[in-house]
Amino acid sequence: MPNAENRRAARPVRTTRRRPPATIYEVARKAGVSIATVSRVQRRNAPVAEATRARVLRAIDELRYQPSALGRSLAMGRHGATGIVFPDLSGPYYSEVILGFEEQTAAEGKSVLILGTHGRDQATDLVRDLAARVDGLVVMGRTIPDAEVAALEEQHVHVVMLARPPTGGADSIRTENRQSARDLARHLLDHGHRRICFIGDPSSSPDAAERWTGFCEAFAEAGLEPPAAPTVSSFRETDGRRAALAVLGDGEAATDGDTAGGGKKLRADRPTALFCANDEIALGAYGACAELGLRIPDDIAITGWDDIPIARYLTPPLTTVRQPLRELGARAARALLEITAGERNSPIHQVLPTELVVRASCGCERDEGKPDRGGDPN
Amino acid sequence: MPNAENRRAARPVRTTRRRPPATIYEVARKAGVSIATVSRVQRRNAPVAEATRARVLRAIDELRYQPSALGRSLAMGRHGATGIVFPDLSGPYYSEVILGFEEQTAAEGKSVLILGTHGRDQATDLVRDLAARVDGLVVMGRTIPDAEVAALEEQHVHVVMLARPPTGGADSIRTENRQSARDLARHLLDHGHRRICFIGDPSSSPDAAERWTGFCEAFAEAGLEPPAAPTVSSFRETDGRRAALAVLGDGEAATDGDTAGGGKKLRADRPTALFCANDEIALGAYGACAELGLRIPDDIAITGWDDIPIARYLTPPLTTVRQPLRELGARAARALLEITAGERNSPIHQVLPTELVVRASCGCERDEGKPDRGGDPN
DNA sequence: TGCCCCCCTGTAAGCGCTTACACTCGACCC
DNA sequence: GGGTCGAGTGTAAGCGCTTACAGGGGGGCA
Repeated sequence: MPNAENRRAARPVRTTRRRPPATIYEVARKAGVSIATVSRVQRRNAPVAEATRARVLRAIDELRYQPSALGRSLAMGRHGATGIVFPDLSGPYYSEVILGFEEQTAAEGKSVLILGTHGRDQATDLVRDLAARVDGLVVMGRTIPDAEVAALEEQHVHVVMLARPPTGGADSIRTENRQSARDLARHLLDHGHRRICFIGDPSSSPDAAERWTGFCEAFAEAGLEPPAAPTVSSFRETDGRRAALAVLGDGEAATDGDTAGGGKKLRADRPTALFCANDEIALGAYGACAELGLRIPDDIAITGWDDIPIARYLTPPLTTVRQPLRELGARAARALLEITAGERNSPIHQVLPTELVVRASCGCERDEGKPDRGGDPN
Repeated sequence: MPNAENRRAARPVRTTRRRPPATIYEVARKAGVSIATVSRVQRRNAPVAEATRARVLRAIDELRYQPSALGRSLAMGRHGATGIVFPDLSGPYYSEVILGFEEQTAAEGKSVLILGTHGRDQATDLVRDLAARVDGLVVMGRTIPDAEVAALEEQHVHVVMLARPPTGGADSIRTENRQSARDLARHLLDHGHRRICFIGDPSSSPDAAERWTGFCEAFAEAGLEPPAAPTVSSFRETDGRRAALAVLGDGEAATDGDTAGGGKKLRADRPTALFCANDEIALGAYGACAELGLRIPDDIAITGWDDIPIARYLTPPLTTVRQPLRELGARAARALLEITAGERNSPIHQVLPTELVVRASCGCERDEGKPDRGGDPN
């Protein structure tokens, strides 16, 4: 089948009910022009006589021709797509970030590929595969190791690090953690708390580590002894509850099945405040307190991090730190678009400010009558 | 540049710091074999001598060769990717569904493209573009019209409708609405409520329409007069609050700025229960009640729909209907994988069951001491 | 010893598109 | 009137890969 005229006829016979989508060849033949002209009409990057253009457009319309993104990308050497890699999608954190990312990217006419690693061990393979399909990639927190990121860059893929410290020549977009953590811890200290327990895992993510650092700094600044070591917990609610029970109760009854309302024993040296590394942990802590019969904030103060939508509907509303999630995603998108478009060569590193959101769970007086309705995070 | 040997040298000079990624040609040369053999080693679809294989693998490794998804897809005629189109990403609903979808699809080694229409008017263009990059597409509720879906199918793209009635030959995956709405409405009637107001917009989505239908049926079954027309509201919290204020208050003071606790006048003929089309609306209604000084459920009962995570942390916990969101996405993914793999030709239509989640906002007695911790939806 | 066959490998066409380059053809200028 | 120029169009190479087809060669069997 050497003849170009036969190209289409040479395709294997399809058993599908629909005929295959039209190609540029069919459009060209129908319009009586060469495929180059069809391409020019579509791409508008070279002059085409008005009459010719009209004929081509009509052919395109009649054949419902839609150019193959594959052929186009291959010829142009660009994918016209970017990807975002996140650890998980549950909880409002990632979906907000991705939303911001998607909005910006789609507005530029580029497609968005997503990939959740879900702690899978073949995560790097998946990411590598994804990298082969995009011009650039956003990599979030706990997904793949820095070494892998370096490998990606070597693969000629532009990378933006999100909620993660810079590596190599990659851009990075993060939110401020340390200062806010210090402020929040000081706020608790100002309330008179001294035994404050940090619940979270500083080794689990850069963000958590920085929060822990800021937390410690507040103690140093106040001329106090360093705080107790963190009570380790993942970012999940159930784990937060377990951790809170461990640090508050005397541990013998960590199992479920008991009714709430005080039946359990409390540790004598228990903390008077819990500094939770994120809101979900705080949520778990709320549950633990209910179980142990502790009132918030009278018996124990609790703070979170992220200001997830639930936070202001809790009883009492949760004092926390708001991150500009959507903005985070949008910035990452813009950074990626810039470098893939070649508008910038040197990496940029942005740290977005966060905002302390003081509600009632820290002990501040609040109008108890209604939930805090202030400031829709969007 | 006619010589195949020169292929690579003929590329335009790059100003970038990194050399372009290796191609199959370089691997072949380095290993001293033809590109076909390299391909065979990678694809494992034809016998290759062990010695040869080893040499090729070493070359691949040394060059850090990663096959171009573009070239491969073009040659194979498949994208190896699927897409999902959703209206928006805010709120837990869509992110959960997408999570389920992504998990299933990635597990099959396919990539996931996402596209939010955000009510943009060029949505159909974006979807058309997306369709040119995938083998199949999931289309959710309020995104593009049925006519456009038909056009997509003609474009040779497989389509699965999600939370949306079937069209043409497309698969469809939905959740049950009518029966559950009937059950929930009857539950409110059983509590003795007669003036129950439906808040939502039956014309805004198929789901909402079916909930309204079921709602009405409960009245008919109970031998009662049909309920009042719906109080129209979008699925957003702020709109739900506005709607609730309109139907409960006397309307003169719908503006903000007043303190809570009863300063406002109530309608004399106000409903005694609000049947909200989703949880976010219910959330708005909670706010409205706080503002009007109405106690839930004593002064007014409220129900939602979706069982978003917040629901069980509200005070009082919200009675609602749980949808298997993640499962919804996963099923859509499986359906799509089946048809794109050619394993199935005729469309399937699934309706997933929902579950009534009775908490306290409807008036049922609940343990007030702690939030309902039952049943993590995941 | 001769033949067949199967294992392995190379050759080259083809996927659908973009675009450099060549070419044609009037218009226009000196 | 010959030359120049630019607008408009076609030709064909090339993007990176898969795979049908065509050998080549060694082992097994008659």
